[in-house]
Amino acid sequence: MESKGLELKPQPKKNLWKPEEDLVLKAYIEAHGEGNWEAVSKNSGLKRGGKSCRLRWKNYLRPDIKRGSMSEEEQDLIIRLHNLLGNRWSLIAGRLPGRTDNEVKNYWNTHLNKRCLPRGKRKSNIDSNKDHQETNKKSRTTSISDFPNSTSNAETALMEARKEERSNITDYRIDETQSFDYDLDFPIVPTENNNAAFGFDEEPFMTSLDSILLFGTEAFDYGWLESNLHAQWIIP
DNA sequence: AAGATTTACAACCGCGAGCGA
DNA sequence: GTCGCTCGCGGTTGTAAATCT
Repeated sequence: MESKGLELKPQPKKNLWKPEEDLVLKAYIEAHGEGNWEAVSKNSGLKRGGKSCRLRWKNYLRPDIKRGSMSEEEQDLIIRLHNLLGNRWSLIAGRLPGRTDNEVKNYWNTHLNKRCLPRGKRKSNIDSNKDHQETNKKSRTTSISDFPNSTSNAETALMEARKEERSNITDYRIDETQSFDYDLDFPIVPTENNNAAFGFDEEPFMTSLDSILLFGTEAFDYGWLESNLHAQWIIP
């Protein structure tokens, strides 16, 4: 049949990866290693761009990816970290072994966003996008993405960088008159001669102190901070 | 049972940073 | 200094699956 009037354009199908493409990509990366995604695109025979290959590997094919639903602990951790870090999905995902930034982001948008933001406070996608772009314009303190080699190396390097950053922060106290819970109304009050800025809303600042506030003594269990720092920072 | 609506998530897009030439 | 390339990040979109009416 002839189309009448406006010709209906074929709807662009989302270019989903086929199992055979996955096999090709996986085999190529196992043979040649990660990185140089343009070369992967050219040499693997896949009719995919480098970006697409990278994304597919990172979010789906990597052997250490953990599939399946989020545990209660993971959900709880995402909520806490999002309160602290905002939409820094790669940083949040870095704390969840086997989870990707894309997965965490999707999970937040489809599950947790509804649950966590109080009525009237939820942002539209457009608004959150604006926020994100503003955040990106601001200069960052060290982030885990600055150490892209591996998650564990990144963690170590990040902690080192944080040590350096916090070496200038010597004086603050925790306001014990306030209670706080999962909403993370951090009861930190800088002391009078403290010029350190804990701008949790404006610029996330992941320090060992944050670890304590987030995870309490679990921070030790996870090996995220050193006991001497705990003693030095919390106990006057 | 069937169509409409909602949900979940894989994939794409645009932007900015880093780096070498 | 700047240009081009690559990579990584976070927002957005498209679609399959699930749920509702």
